[in-house]
Amino acid sequence: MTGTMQENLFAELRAHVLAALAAMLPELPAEVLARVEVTATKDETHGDMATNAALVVSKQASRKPQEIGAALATALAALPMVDRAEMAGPGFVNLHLAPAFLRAQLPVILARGEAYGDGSIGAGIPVNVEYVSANPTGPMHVGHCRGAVVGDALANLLAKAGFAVTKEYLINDAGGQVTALAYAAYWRYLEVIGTSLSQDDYAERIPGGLQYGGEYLIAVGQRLAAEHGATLATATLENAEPDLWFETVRETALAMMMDGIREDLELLGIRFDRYSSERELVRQGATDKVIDTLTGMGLIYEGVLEPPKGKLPDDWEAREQTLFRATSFGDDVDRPLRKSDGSNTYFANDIAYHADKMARGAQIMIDVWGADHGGYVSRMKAAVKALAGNSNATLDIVLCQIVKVLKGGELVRMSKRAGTFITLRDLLEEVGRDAVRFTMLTRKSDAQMDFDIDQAIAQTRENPNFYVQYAHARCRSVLRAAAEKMDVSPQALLDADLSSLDNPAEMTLIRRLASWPRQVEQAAFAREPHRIAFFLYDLAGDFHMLWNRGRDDTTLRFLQDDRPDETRARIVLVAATAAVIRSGLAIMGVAPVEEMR
RNA sequence: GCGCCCUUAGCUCAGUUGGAUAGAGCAACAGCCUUCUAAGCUGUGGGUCGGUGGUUCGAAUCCACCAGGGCGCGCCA
Repeated sequence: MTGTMQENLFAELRAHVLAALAAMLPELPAEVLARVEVTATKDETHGDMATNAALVVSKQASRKPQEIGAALATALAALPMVDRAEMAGPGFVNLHLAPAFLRAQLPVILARGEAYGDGSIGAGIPVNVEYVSANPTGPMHVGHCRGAVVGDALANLLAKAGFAVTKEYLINDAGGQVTALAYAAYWRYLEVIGTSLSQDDYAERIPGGLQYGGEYLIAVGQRLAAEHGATLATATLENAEPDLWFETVRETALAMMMDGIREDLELLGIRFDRYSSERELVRQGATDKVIDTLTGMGLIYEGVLEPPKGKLPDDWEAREQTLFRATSFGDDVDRPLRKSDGSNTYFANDIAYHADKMARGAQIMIDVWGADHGGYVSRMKAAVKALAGNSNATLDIVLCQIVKVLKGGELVRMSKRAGTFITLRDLLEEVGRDAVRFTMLTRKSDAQMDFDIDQAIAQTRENPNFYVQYAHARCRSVLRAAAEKMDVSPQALLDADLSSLDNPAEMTLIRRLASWPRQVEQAAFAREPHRIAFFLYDLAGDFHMLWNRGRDDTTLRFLQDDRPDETRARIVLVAATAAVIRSGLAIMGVAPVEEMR
């Protein structure tokens, strides 16, 4: 042990770089120093880490970067953990670290376990991550699934980076879609109790037609019949008093749809800290209140929008509307808040909802949306900007692109009308929760994804989920075998002599492990949970590489009966690898496996 | 027509927010192998980062324009 418990070696070296810089060039402005980075090198011949410090400050210091770099290299070479430092290229300083310094990170990892990599950049700032928020009008499908997994992993990632995270779901239970749901459920009810109407007749008599024809509403009809008999029925729809049945049907349908969604989320391993109801917000007058607030700020007016350019919608006509001055905050056009019947647009309610999140203390709001909502990004950001004032509250929006499902090399067509869309439950049954979650995180969220079912369950290196789990299982296997002969608890391993860990493949693995805290920071900063999946894939690759070396060269195997000290050192390395893999999988919401079967 | 996202090896994709000679898997090619946990291993070849300009010490990354793909475009959420 070196005595340091510094987890993030990059941060540690960066502090040294800044100190050395300050000694040479005092009075550099903070915003210049902020750009100084210490990063891992791409090429191992460049050492372990590199800093761009000389390049970044050269202009301000009005000295040549290579001159500063050379001086910096000399200063850094004097540090105990630096074996060698040299100026390279246009002014980089490459740092070759003492192997003992890198190895010393292993007991830190053992001591921290899965908590290794927990960061402080979040500084306890309250972050609200809103995701899924699927309309409660039917079961979740694969499109929702990606947003669900990305949002959940992002929330976990931010929590690991030290933010105070709230996971939240907005139930869109206020709009016309829920009315349509009620009418659709009522039709199923009429079917159950018996009706002379045909489905087409029914569809003609209700506003908007029959929008949800899915069989999943039959259960709603059955429950209504069981609980209310025929008392909700009306002889003819013309003289029906919707008051008689509408509220009851809507409540029952909504509750059952939300129950189904909660079950689906549970199967995916997702639990929200809070469910908010749009209807409840409206009932409390939150929307009216926020519109009042904006009116007070002079940001609301009655006006007529320019018609959209290009081909007009066929029913377009100039009309005066209640508009929010979104253009004052970077949007392209001002946006309507009221429908012509006087009710609120979804946007108006969403402004109220975001105001509510801010009122509850959210400093950073993150919404995870489907790409089809991309057109709403700038208006929502504009609204938050208007309301945030000097509270510094911000809104980030993560868009998830379309997921196409492939099976047997064929695109699985998804169409609600044809009834062939894949539900989340179908996918979970076919692939399994962990493989679904892992696979959903193997692409940047704003890139389209082909979800290949065959690959997601394949037992080959092409399947990142398998490859990473396999690495973890191998670690656990080694530890089980070792446990028969020695104490492999973290406590018992903390004082192991690690000096025998000097093989290049071992050092590569150690470097990767030591970069985990920085990976967490970077991924959290970028709001990109997929980076965790790629990191784990690379880490698994390093480990498998080491394992495979042991095939040809038996002296590289982890367990060496005649060399207990080396064995202990390698057990430390294996245990640390397992801990970091678990740490990463925990962010992704994937359960590590102990053995492959 | 306008706005946003995307375009990187034959294929599927990364690329540490502007850093050094752009990486990985699959496929291809060449060897090895029947296992400390099996569902292989090692190595090689492969690139005008869609195109053209610009910004600067430095661009796959930022800006402008162009080409192709996706999404959206006043009372759907």
